[in-house]
Amino acid sequence: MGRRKLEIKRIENKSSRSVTFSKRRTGLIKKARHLSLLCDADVALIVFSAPGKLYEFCSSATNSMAHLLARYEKSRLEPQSGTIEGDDQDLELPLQCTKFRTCKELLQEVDRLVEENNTEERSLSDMTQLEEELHDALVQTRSRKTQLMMDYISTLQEEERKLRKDKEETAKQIASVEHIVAGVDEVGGHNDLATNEMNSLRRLLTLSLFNP
Amino acid sequence: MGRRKLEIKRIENKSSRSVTFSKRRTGLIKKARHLSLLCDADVALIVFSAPGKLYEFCSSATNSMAHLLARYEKSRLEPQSGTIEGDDQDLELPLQCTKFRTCKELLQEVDRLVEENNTEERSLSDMTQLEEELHDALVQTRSRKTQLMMDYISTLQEEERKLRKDKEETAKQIASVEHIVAGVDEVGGHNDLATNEMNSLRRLLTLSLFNP
DNA sequence: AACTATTTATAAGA
DNA sequence: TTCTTATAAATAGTT
Repeated sequence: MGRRKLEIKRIENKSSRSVTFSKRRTGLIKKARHLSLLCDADVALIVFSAPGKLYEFCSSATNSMAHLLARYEKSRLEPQSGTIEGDDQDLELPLQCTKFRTCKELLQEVDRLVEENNTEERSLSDMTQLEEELHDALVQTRSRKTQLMMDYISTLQEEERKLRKDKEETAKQIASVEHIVAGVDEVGGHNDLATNEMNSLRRLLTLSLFNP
Repeated sequence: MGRRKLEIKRIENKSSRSVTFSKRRTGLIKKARHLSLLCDADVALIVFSAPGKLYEFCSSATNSMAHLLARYEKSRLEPQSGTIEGDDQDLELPLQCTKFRTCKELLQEVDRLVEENNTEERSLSDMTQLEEELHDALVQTRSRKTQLMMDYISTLQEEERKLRKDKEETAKQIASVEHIVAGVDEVGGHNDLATNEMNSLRRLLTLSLFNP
């Protein structure tokens, strides 16, 4: 809505980008307010400019942003009725792997068709089909990659779990040792040197226990 | 912006209110997305309908709403304006995210063009451009997601490193304890009960050392 | 900051 | 609900 149609992609010119940010941010907040007023909805809007400056809107009173965010967290945990916008929708795709080379080939094929069939009728449907294949190939590749990374993350988490378990185990053993040392202390202690050493030992064990 | 000017106050007719909510919510999310794309901004939008249904938008990848909200909390606490870089500019572009829905829109646009411009000359180049945009959008989304997962993997690795270090530390402390116990053994040992306990203790410590 | 030609969003109607 | 259309609103480029 301006002098000419604007492609929705990053505005490269820094000055234009800044001006557009200012205008559209204002407009966005205005529309958020109108939505909440007209439709009795609760709206929270947070915007960080590229340099990191914060702008915010919240439909209710001053400190209600916190309330709304808390409500949001709660609502996320029990997703009975929540519709989620803009999330990835492709995770469920069959993870059949398509090589990235296929994408390159598809792109090349697209280029070839564009140049060769510039006037032919059927090129459009060809293009469409190729475009779909390209899309699928990309999505599948991404999904495959995601799967691999998820697997790796699982491995790391499992390893972490084991390490934590080991740590607990060690702590228990140290506790046992301390218990026995306490016993030794009661029945022994005739020898001054031994007593001194036992005290050192107790100190160390206590240290181990409380700085595991 | 419709057949007549609308006062900005609660729409009393329930049905109209619901329809307006649906339309304006869609529009608001679209504009939030456009702002983030055009101006490289981070945007979080949360909307609860009057009946309490949740709708949300976040400019970054899948689970980044949490990140953005955390950033918001942080930014509230230390309201130094976030402007840091006076320096130029576009070289470091950290994988600006394009939502998957953009791809959907692109696909729809492709469909529209295919149907509308079935005979027009310029449709082919339009198609090509759209196809490129689609490709870019997919690649960018994937890159962003990859980045987030890499970050998470780094975190996990760091945590693992710390745990391993702790483990070493504990092993060292146990070794010290064993050394002292050996000393106690030499000078002490007059009391049978104490000697027995010390043996148990040595066994336990050996166990701890070799099954850390 | 204003202006204004255009695009975009949407209120009401079908 | 979904689509259509007349109109209001937002805004891109200009001054």
